[in-house]
Amino acid sequence: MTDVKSKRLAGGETFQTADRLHSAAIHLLRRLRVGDRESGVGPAQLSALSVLVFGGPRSLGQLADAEQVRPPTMSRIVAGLERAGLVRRHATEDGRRVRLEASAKGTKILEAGHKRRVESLAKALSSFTEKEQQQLGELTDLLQQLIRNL
Amino acid sequence: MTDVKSKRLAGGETFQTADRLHSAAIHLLRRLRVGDRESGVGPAQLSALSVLVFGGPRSLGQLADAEQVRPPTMSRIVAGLERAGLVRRHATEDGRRVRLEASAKGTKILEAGHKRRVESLAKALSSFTEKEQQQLGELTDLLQQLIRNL
DNA sequence: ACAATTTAGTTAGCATAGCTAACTATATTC
DNA sequence: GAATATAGTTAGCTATGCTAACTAAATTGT
Repeated sequence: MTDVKSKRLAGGETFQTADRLHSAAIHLLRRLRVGDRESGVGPAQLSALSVLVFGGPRSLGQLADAEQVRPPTMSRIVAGLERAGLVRRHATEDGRRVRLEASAKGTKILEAGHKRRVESLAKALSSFTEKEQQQLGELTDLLQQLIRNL
Repeated sequence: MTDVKSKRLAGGETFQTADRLHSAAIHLLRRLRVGDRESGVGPAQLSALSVLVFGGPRSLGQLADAEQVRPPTMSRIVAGLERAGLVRRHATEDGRRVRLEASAKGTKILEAGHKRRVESLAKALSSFTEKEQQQLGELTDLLQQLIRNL
């Protein structure tokens, strides 16, 4: 508990790095999501839509799994997306399953929001030196590995 | 749009790095928040409580600003925290303002959840080499700078 | 001093988003 | 073909977000 900054405690160092990383990720996303309200689509709908746009069509259950949400919750999120004309529902060979697909409008809205988020990040990034940007790129690789280990 | 991977487009490189970083942050937090339900406290309450525990006591309006939420929303979140005995409310010299402070119980619950999150991250981190961990620590420094530029 | 304004927070009412329990409809298994 | 399993929906609860409209306290302006 004390001794957090000690160089002698290797585990403590690891813990501290984890803590700072955790905090940085929270603050990063908190800033980036500020502009999301412009889209007029709620956060859960936006997130589900992004799975369909970037990951392709899939069933409601698969979408619920991807979003770590229960099927009834996803059922209602999808109902909202359909009402707004952002997602379409198709029948499959299996009469119980549905195939959900982003509409052109849904794809357009999502990509605009994604572009806005990433561009504001890219703008902040652009004040960094080439070397620092390259470092950040390499270290994002480490982050992706880390996530797979979680 | 095409040519995303080209080494000739410096701006494109920056955009791609921003995109990967954005995606990594989303996936990282999505994994870490899975266990939060154990605490029995909702996500908005948990997040507000963490501001009080780690940032110290403050007024309702300040807490609303910190959480990027409107005062009526924070008013209700705080009401829930008080009902659960996790936060206490004190009068101030300014009769309009309240001073909100985490209770011992609130502090304990929050720290347990925070510890769980950070430990699962630290565990994933511990399979990395010393050098990689050090690199990730540096990434976090850069990330903190980046966030200040946002 | 006291009326007008500003500031802090609450209340009311609406929409979205999470859950469990219970239901319907289709597939699969025995 | 009856029993079971699987996919999704409906109903009803809580939590979380908003705006509009309110109360109460502090500040300002004459």
